[in-house]
Amino acid sequence: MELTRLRGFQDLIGPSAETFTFIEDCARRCVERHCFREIRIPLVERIELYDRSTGETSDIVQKQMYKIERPPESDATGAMVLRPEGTPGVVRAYIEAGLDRREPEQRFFYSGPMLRYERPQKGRYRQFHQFGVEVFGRSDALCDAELLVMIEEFRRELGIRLTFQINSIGDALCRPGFREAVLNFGLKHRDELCEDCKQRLTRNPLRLLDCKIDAALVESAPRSIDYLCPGCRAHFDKVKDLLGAAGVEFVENPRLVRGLDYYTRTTFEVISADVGAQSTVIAGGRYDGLIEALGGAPVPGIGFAMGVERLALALETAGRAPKFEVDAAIISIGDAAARKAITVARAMRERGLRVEMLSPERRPKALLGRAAKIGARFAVIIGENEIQKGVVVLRDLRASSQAELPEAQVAETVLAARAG
RNA sequence: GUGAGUGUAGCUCAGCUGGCAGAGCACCGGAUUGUGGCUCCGGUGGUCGAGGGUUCAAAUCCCUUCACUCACCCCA
Repeated sequence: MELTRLRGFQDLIGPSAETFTFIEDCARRCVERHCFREIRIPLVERIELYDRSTGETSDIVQKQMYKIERPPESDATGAMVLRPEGTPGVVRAYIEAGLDRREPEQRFFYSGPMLRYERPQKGRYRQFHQFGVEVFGRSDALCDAELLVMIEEFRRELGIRLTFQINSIGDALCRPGFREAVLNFGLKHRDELCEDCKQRLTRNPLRLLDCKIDAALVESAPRSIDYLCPGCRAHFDKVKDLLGAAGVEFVENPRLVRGLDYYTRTTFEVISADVGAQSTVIAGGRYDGLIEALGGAPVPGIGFAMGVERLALALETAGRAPKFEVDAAIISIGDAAARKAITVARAMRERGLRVEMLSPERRPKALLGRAAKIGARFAVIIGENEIQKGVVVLRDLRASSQAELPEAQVAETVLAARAG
């Protein structure tokens, strides 16, 4: 086959698409209980948006963005890119709508595809999907804690095991000092560092802290919590206290630093053991300077994003992926039976049942095989005999028993069986 | 960008130091004229990823290339 899908892109067919939708629906119900409002924003933005938010030193901006060739007659100015993450676009829309000045306190959720050019592997694709939330105009620790509580509610509803890691990386006041300390530590131990870490030293020294190779050395590296200013420390302590009050289990990870420039104070990652090396399924944190950096008012913010593909993997390995239940398959034998079948099916569907009409061109034997294969609980069989008697045959495919019923009772009987 | 592994039927894979391309599952049909799952019998289905080389002979050995997978980097 020549016209295959592009590398790093995937087709979701049947069960995998349904698992996706299940996760999105679950997340939507959850955030709506927390009064988040939906926001839909473009897939394409100006390239500068990410330079100024995600960070020019980040891999995302340096090498992972899909740039769009713009038709010469286009009135757009400057380069355009397919969005590699959601937060900058949401912040841009928030500022552009004037909300930062009119009604700064807002909470939004979004859902959709993101695109990054990188080598695919388990749990990582070039087009992947994030469900994310952003809260603007709240700087209190209760807000931070409640986001994590919300994630815990979501986790519980999905029925999977996840672990929460949290940290504070300080703010504009204290982070520079911490960064400097890590840099000095790195320079001091330069000869012991792996090649990647030597690169990190110049690009983004904080990254050194989550290096896997130099893990032993990193044990003795400076810890962000020791450099927090009083304000940041009090904030972090409150977040932890509130999580305790809510009964959310978490581990404090002093080496947790996020890859994107805009994070301040609280950062967190939610990890699954079931999704391969890319084990972070949800991640986020506070970004108090971001809105101002993008030209808005000085409004604080915090948010997180979930990787839907990774959650789907976790759901599948946990055996929690949704099953597609078929209530009944309808088998008709002959033209008169087909006329009856169509009304029976319709009546059943009106009661909310999932009903698949089977082809009258195949033999009843093959159709019962088909009914079993699609996982139907019941088969409704209609032929000449049944029409004569004014009934239909309702066959329970699990119990292998059947009964003749008046057409009007079929839907009710199936509903009763489903409930019981 | 770096490293490793894998490409043979729709799917999962076997195929030894070169010698007629196979199994299981799935699908279709039959045993059973209107009754599935189990069993038995039969059938459809292949450019052995692609190109080149060595050889009387290549799925097998050599070279090139492409694709996929996993890992690193980075990230959801």
